[in-house]
Amino acid sequence: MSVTIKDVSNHAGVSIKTVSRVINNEENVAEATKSKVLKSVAKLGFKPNKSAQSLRSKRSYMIALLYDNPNKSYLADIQNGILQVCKKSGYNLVLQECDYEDKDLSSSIIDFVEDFKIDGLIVTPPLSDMDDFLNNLELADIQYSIIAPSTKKVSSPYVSSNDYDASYEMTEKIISLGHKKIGFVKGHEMHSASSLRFNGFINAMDEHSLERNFDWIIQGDFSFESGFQAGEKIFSSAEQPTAVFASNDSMAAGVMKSAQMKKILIPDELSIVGFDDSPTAEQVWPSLSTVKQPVNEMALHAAKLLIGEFDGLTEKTVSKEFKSEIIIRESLKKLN
Amino acid sequence: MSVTIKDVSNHAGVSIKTVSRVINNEENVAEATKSKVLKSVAKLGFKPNKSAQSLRSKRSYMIALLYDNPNKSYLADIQNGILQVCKKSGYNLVLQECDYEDKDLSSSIIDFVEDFKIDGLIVTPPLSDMDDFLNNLELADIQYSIIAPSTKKVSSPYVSSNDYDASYEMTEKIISLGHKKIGFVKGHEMHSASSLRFNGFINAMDEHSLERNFDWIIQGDFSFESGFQAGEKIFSSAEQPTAVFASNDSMAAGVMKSAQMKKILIPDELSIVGFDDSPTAEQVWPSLSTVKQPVNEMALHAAKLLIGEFDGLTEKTVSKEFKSEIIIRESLKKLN
DNA sequence: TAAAAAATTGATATCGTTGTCAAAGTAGGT
DNA sequence: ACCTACTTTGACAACGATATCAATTTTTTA
Repeated sequence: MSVTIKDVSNHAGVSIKTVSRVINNEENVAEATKSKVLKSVAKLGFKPNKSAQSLRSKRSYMIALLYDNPNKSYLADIQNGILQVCKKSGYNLVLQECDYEDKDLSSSIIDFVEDFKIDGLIVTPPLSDMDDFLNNLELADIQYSIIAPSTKKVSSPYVSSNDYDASYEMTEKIISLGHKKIGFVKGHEMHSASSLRFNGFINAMDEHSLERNFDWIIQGDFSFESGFQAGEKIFSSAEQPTAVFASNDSMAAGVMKSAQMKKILIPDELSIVGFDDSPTAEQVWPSLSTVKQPVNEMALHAAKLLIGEFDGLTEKTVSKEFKSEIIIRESLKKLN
Repeated sequence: MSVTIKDVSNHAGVSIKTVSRVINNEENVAEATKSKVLKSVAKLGFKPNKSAQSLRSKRSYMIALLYDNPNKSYLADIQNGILQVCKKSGYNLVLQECDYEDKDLSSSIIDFVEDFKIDGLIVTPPLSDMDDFLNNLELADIQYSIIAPSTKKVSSPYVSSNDYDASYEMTEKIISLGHKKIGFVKGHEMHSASSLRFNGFINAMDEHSLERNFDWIIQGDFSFESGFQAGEKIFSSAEQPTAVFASNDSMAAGVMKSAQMKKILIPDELSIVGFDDSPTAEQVWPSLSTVKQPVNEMALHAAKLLIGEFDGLTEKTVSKEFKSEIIIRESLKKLN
């Protein structure tokens, strides 16, 4: 069988408690004893049994990712960022797909955390927008760290993006290229990112005294199909915009298809921009100008925040807002 | 504190062992005792402590997904399928990102499984192509189930796709539309799927006595960029094909971009088809004809296979090959 | 109806850690 | 040299389940 703490204590000639002290880096262990024990640990190839540790100390070295986001690329980026931290700190990541409309979500998640002694949660949009849910987590005394589109007034640590600013900035960029007639496709109503992105657009338009044309402001739901439908509406309106800003890349691709099918030349007759920098943004032609959020780094930071909460990480990690980057590709051009 | 087996045994007036028998559905428990215990369990809201179970019975109710695949959409589909089974059976999914070039991969995975008492692994390409690795898992007596592009001669259960057949069939479809000059972009050399897809193409061409033109058969690596480069080579060759078959959608999108930049009309002058049915396939214009593998169902089945191995699932689940579906979209058209 | 076999049940050991608390050792101060 | 304070160590209980094995009850067999 495998080596236990008892084997090490025998080999090193100390008590099991002393071995425990050494492997947990507790203080008040004489240097000589410590090195003696460490030598035995190395020699015997001892690794603490996680189940026993978990039973006794109520920790699992597992954190869970909570998501209800159909965006595959976003999810993969999030996971990636978290895993980078996990690998370094010896934690593992468990997936927990949620349904934000589920009435029993809170209780089933709380059960899950308690059953498996999950050390903490990372919560992504749109779950991170649900204050009730977060509240319940806190009542249950569950550690979590959230990734959200906006700074929330929660007590737990968070990582946020500047969707509003990015949208404002992108709109200004479009305007700076001479566009005055600009359409907008809104995102899914449940996501707080949708209103932030829309407000950024609206405020930038107002700031530059440009008129909003509601024929060109269409409600979408982040899907390609809804983007296509939005395009169909926009391009069948009396007057045509010279640029369309969609709240994500899928919808932008939908708008683009609608335009291309109507033989509208992009970017010569119409500029299109998206949001998210999804893989598709690069792969359509003309390639999409878009807003890239550092999703990977955000997730990495969120994981650091979380693990730092219960594990003394070396550097103190604090809540942080991440800046997005505007990426100009072929689909956005100066108005002739 | 939370309810333990002892509380239940007191409440029901039986020994803890009897409670254990009931919750583990062991036989030889009198009906009366059983229902008495179950009543107490329900009343007290007892849930077995997983850490204690894990310590004693060396199981964690966790399975892990091993992957080293940059394809975000594929990964998300796989996860999804597995999670559907996990939810039903009370298991949880841990992510384990691997580097297939890592020399210590086997031992680090084995350590991980032993440390966390992971009940089993689901192995995806290209890791599922690495016989050495799988062999090591078996030597370490680790349960696993693989998802692979081809039927492997492993003793463990597997789920496979029919990449060869699908590619053959798609090639025949292209030929049936009158195309005789067909180019091909190969995938990453490390993936066994690449050669299967290529062979399917080649054999279909041979079967129909069509000539292979090596100016149009280009080595790619599954990336968009490599597809674009392939397009640049193909379209600068002396003669031009009327159709190009790329081993995945990203590369097909790359070829498409290259063609579009050269003002080659798709599909009128050139048909393009891909493989995988990635989100991009639908979102480019013209939309890509492609081969859709039931990745979600495959993963679901792989999870059933795995969990069925150590948990007596009701129905006997066996290794299975899944059929792909040919999806015809705008990018493939009959040759005029 | 007694003996044998099978079903049912429970007392207690066990898994491999960490926690408690007291004992032993070491230094410092007077 | 003695008292106090602090450091270092270990014996043993505890976490909450499952495993062993023997005791008891019930059923079957002859």
